[in-house]
Amino acid sequence: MDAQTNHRIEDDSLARQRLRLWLQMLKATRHVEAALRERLRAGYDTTLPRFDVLAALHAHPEGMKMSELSQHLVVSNGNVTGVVNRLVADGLVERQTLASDRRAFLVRITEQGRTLMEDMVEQHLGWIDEMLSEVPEADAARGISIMLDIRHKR
Amino acid sequence: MDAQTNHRIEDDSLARQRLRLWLQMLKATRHVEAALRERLRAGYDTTLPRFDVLAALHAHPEGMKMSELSQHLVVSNGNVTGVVNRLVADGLVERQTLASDRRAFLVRITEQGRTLMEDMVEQHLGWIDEMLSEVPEADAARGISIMLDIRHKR
DNA sequence: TTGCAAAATTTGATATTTGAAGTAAATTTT
DNA sequence: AAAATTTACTTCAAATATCAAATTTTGCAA
Repeated sequence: MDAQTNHRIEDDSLARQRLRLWLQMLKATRHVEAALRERLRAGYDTTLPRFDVLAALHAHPEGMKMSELSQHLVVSNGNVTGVVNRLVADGLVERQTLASDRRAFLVRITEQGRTLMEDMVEQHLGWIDEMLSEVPEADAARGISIMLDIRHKR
Repeated sequence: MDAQTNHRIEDDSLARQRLRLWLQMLKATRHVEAALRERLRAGYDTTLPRFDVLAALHAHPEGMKMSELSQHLVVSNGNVTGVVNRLVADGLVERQTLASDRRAFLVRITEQGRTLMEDMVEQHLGWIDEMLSEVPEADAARGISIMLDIRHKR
């Protein structure tokens, strides 16, 4: 076995290990999402995408543009439009025109939305803490760093 | 600050770190999914859910029951029904009745599906290797372990 | 055996989701 | 400043996705 062959075999082994990581990320993420979905439904009669948008807006009280929302949530533009429309219809969110750029708006959480989220955000923190209870501080830090590496690859 | 208070503060800090990990997992997963979706569309004119089902069946040539598929993919039953139906219509997958249990079937990949997947699985491995190229072997192993911890918390 | 809860799926209703296509406004190039 | 390009969004169709209700079978207890 020459160096070339050896190199190829080693690369392949690493590639397979990375694939395993990806598959486990996918399963773990879906697992947590399923549990969150269930709790949001049971406790607040709402859905995950609605919560995600509300949580983002709750963390940015000054408002976010549609495009900022979709980038922040790593989701498509058309998607955000639909979810935001439903949240507006429910009075949890409002759209505000921007004088500086008439193509865009600012989406902000309403008073009603804020009241609801104060409770939900607290619960959500607890749920995640519980679901990730097997992950010690050091692993959490390492995990965060790995996730950032994946996303910031170029 | 007494021990009680100190304890509470530390717990809260850990909880927030876990939340950060969760949010980064979500972003990284969506990021990779988006890239995969794009490549599957461009290269094979297919979608991620179709690929996921085909990949599962490719890895289980003996076939899987619908319920096994949905559990394996961490997705709902009704969902799998739809995707499998479309794959059957395209001749990539077939349903087989089970003599032992007439409530269930075995879903198997067809010859046509296998040929297609041989190519796609190879590409997929390369894509993942490239997208996770910033993740060294040690981190991959640690990451896998963290993901398993999250999922196997009961 | 009969009756019935549990198991495996499908179906139907509704909500997401993406990608493509279209509109309008802002920017950059000639 | 007209033309070309880019940016911010919406709309639409098709595919996915969840949940709950309905079906068909099984398996088991009375």
